[in-house]
Amino acid sequence: MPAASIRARARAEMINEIKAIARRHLAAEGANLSLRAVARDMGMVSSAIYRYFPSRDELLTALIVDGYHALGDAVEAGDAEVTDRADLRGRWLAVCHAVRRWALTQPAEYALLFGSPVPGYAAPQETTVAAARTPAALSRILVDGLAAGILTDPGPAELPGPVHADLAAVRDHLFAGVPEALLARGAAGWIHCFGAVSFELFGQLNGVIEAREEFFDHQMRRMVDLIGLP
Amino acid sequence: MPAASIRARARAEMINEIKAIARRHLAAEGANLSLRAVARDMGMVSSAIYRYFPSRDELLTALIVDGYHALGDAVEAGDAEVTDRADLRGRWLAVCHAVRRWALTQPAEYALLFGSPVPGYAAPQETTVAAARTPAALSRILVDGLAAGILTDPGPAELPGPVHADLAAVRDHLFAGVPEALLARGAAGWIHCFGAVSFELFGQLNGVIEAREEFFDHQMRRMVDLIGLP
DNA sequence: CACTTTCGAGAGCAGTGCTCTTGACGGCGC
DNA sequence: GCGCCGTCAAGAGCACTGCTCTCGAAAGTG
Repeated sequence: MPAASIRARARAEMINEIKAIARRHLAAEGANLSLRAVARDMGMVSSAIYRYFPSRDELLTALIVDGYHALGDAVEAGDAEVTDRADLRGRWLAVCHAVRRWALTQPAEYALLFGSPVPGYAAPQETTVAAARTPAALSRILVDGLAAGILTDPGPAELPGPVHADLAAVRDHLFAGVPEALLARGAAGWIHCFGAVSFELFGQLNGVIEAREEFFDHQMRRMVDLIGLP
Repeated sequence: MPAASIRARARAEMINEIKAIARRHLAAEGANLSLRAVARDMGMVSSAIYRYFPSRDELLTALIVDGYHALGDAVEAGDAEVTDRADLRGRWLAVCHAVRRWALTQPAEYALLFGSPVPGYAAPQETTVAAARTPAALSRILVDGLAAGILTDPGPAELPGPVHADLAAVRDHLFAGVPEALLARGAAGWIHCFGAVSFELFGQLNGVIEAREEFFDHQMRRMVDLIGLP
């Protein structure tokens, strides 16, 4: 038993070191991650990496899942810092800013998660549960608001039928307790947050907006108004 | 003179053919465009491409500029289809849907323009004027609304100082005639349009929303409310 | 006709992901 | 305690990439 676990432990450390170096390369060079360069940095030959990851895509998947969890951690930490749990507005803004801060410190990883998909690469199912953590954190704010009586269901009147059906289907196993119409508003907020961060990170704001943080904050504040957070 | 122009014409046709084949490859394989593959498809040797484009990046730049113009054309055509020029809401929605439609038919080109930046590649200055065409089309709707007295300046009160300054600086040479506060609202609309299209195209909606067009339309409609288009 | 410019072909460099084979080391059962 | 066997790193090799350089042929210019 201890013998096997010694091997298993060495293997796990190897995998972590590979991922760590790969993340460094990702940050330095962007999405076209080179297995050979990672191997060089580890003092190994490229083929040795294949003992630990069956392909470059599997390495990417591991990095993506890690990335979603890192973002989820950052987002949940940002939310938790707001001591007044009834301050829905403050919590929402805290989450948005946490997303942006994380994206700015890990631009390559953010691009890996939310940027153009890698051509030959299809994200496997296992990434979706990790990907849902941030939207889940946002929906928790809405749930708390409903439970505390601060928010009320806007009613399905403002939703087109098919959208209502989609949201109803997804609500039960991802965002339990949020009425569809409110969920649609939340989606708008999440989309706007993602859009603003991507705009900034992907260079669309270059030469236009210099006060990035103030601009982002203003955009998010206008959005919480639209969502209806008091 | 005709001799020189024969050569020049042949050269221009060569360049166009290279770009056309490159676009086909882009659509098929995604962002990692291979010069050698393009050369193969043209029945040439890879080094011959360098007679027409000094590097792969220059080819990418040409494709990007072309892409921005194609999107600009689609957007302007979408706007022009709305016969009632005073129907600001209808025009705004038409432009947003034109962006989405173009993105869905040219996903790889959209990703090239608005997705994660290509690692070693920095977009040269010349791309920005082409890139400004779509925001410019949106701002024209606001300008028309102001001129017709349908819209009024919401006033700078809702804008933080630094953002106001940035928008004032950029307004004069890009979006002449739009007050800063209205410009910020327009930016929100553009960001939301971009965010929603990217969300859909980059796979973040997979398994969540199936009624894509209705969802997009609903998102944009909520946004025109926020902008204040009647 | 002679001269110059333009162009395509080919070889070559340094790099890539990935496969397969080879040899060594270490933990396990007998 | 010894042999076995699984795990691992190394190396060669395949097909590919962007890019440079040289060379010969063709085309346009005086």
